[in-house]
Amino acid sequence: MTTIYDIAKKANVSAMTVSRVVNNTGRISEATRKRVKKVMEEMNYVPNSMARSLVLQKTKMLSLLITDITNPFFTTLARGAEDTAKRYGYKLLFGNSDEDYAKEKDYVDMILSTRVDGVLFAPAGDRSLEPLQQLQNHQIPFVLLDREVPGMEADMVLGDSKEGARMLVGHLIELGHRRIALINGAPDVSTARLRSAGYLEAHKLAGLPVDESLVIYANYRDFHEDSALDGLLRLPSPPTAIFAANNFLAIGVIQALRQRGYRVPEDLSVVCFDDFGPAESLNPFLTVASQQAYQFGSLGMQLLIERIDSESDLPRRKLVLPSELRIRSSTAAPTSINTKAADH
Amino acid sequence: MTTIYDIAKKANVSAMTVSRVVNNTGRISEATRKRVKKVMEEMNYVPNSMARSLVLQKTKMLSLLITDITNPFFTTLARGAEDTAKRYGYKLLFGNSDEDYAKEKDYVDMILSTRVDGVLFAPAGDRSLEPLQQLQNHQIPFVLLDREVPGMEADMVLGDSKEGARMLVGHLIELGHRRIALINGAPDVSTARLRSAGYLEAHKLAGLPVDESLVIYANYRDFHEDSALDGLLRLPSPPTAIFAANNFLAIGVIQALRQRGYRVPEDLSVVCFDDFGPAESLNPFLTVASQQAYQFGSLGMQLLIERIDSESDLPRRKLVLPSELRIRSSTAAPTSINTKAADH
DNA sequence: CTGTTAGCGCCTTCAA
DNA sequence: TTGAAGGCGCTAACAG
Repeated sequence: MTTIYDIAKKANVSAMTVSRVVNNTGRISEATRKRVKKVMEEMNYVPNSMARSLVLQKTKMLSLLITDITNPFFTTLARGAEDTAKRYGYKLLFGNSDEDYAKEKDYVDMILSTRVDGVLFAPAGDRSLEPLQQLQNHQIPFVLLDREVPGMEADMVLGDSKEGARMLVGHLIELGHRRIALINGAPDVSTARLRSAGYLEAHKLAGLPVDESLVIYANYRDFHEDSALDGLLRLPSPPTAIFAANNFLAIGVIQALRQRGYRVPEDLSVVCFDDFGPAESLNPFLTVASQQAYQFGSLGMQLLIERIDSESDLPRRKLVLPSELRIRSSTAAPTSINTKAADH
Repeated sequence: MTTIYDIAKKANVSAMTVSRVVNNTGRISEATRKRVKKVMEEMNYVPNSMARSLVLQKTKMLSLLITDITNPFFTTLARGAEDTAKRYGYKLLFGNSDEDYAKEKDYVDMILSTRVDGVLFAPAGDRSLEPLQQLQNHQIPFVLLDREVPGMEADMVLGDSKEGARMLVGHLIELGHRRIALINGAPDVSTARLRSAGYLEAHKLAGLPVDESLVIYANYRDFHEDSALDGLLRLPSPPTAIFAANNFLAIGVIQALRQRGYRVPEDLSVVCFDDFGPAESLNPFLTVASQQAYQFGSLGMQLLIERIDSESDLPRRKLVLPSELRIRSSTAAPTSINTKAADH
């Protein structure tokens, strides 16, 4: 690899002059600038960003950690983050924790040793506190995405999970549903708790009682709680609708329902958080609370870069993005059969 | 940030000894090793990978460049690449060219300045030759994914586009279709040319003539060729089926068809390459040639790492992965109306 | 406008 | 088993 010294020798200048040409700093005569540039081209020079980072003490690299790279919510978010990072001249190092604390920890170690300038961090859950504290210890600025972590004060971009949940469940109640199950994410994830709160709120507003036996905790990545679902369906008064806490849970639940011979929405209505990406636009089916995924990424990135660039310490900022109810065909009024079942 | 010197001072040893402890090299007495380790913990030491890379002349980082981060084909591929990279102790720097040569070039500049050890490269198309040659000039090993680039000899992992296309079109012909349109990717992308070849082959095998006016060239990212589509539909003998060269084109085409009042498959059948991710599994609709996206990533990564690790120069390797015909409900026999239209 | 010196954090080489 | 010197490629600070 050619270095500034190689260029310097061939152009009959000092390395420092080459460095100045590369970075457009200081004053340089047009003549030498041209000469140096020409040699750089000839020798195909590319600056070594490692060496530069070492002396500048900054890398111009940022990290984005998401919890599921196959989920359209996060890929859309990633694109928002990437577009914004690029606009500010930052490179982006992606990482994927798979909702797994161990992988998340590995990733944080990597971040630390790479000395990135900042991190966009979608935490796996409450136990992400420790890796986040590590980032803090090492003075690496970060912004939380999508999920809060109790005990951690930081900039963050969240969705309004409670209100979104309230809308979804409110919609089901308006349709006439009275027995609504909740298939939630893990309870150590803030969005799961808030969606639960919204679920309760909707019941309260409608003056309906809540039956705790209608709530199942699962995992945002996929649905494996078949036996719990069977339990729900065998209840004396089974649910006529299901609120799945995210898109992938909804898919899993619907597949499980169909295996058991239930139709959606004829036998049960299903709603969930988050869209499904371009594929869904073909045959829009699920009634969802749609979140502005791209904005999560681009706004989060802006907060992060602002914090990195600001000399003084900014106050902590917390953005909450609303979601939007999109009524499609996975919801309907409960059928007489269902209502009868519910009357048991 | 604490350095090996900070540790050294506190542990009463030289920096060199600390370095040896960190890397588990050389012989060190158990006593000092323990002492040093303890101080490292206390001070929360994390090695600076920039500094290390600078002297070792390798970064243990690889790059993955894909052309569309929102396309499930590529996110699945990315996960395969990531899993394998991690298994071998490499970090992965993602990049997204959006099928855009300019962005791709920027990305290659970034790769060069970051001095990554190797690149998994899904080229935007034939004009990617130049950035690839740059990588070659700088002796950075790479593996091509999904697409060939004429004039570039390299390791690669491809899908069998021709045979996949032949299967899809063969399926349409078996159903009775005789007028089959092809909405292809851009002609400077190798897969588009091969899918075109498979389309021709299927016709030839069935003894059917090919009508060039039934072929439209578009862009893999999305479908904007509405007027060209209108042209097809107004033909005296319009197509009764459409082969879209990838998943996103199929989505665009079907939406355009529906806007015009056509139903799929009643009025026109549609087939395409690639699946749609988990969302599609709910209401499987499109008949596709499904590619093993994860394998593209994981096998490509293996080839890359093998090449990086091998002292001698390996022969060039080219893997071609088969695709699988998945018949779903976007295809049906042509209706009498259509056949009548075709009889004009 | 240009050059010299020193050092970012680490590891290789050689010496003790 | 341990340490000292030097250098990876670059730039800040100072000098001319």
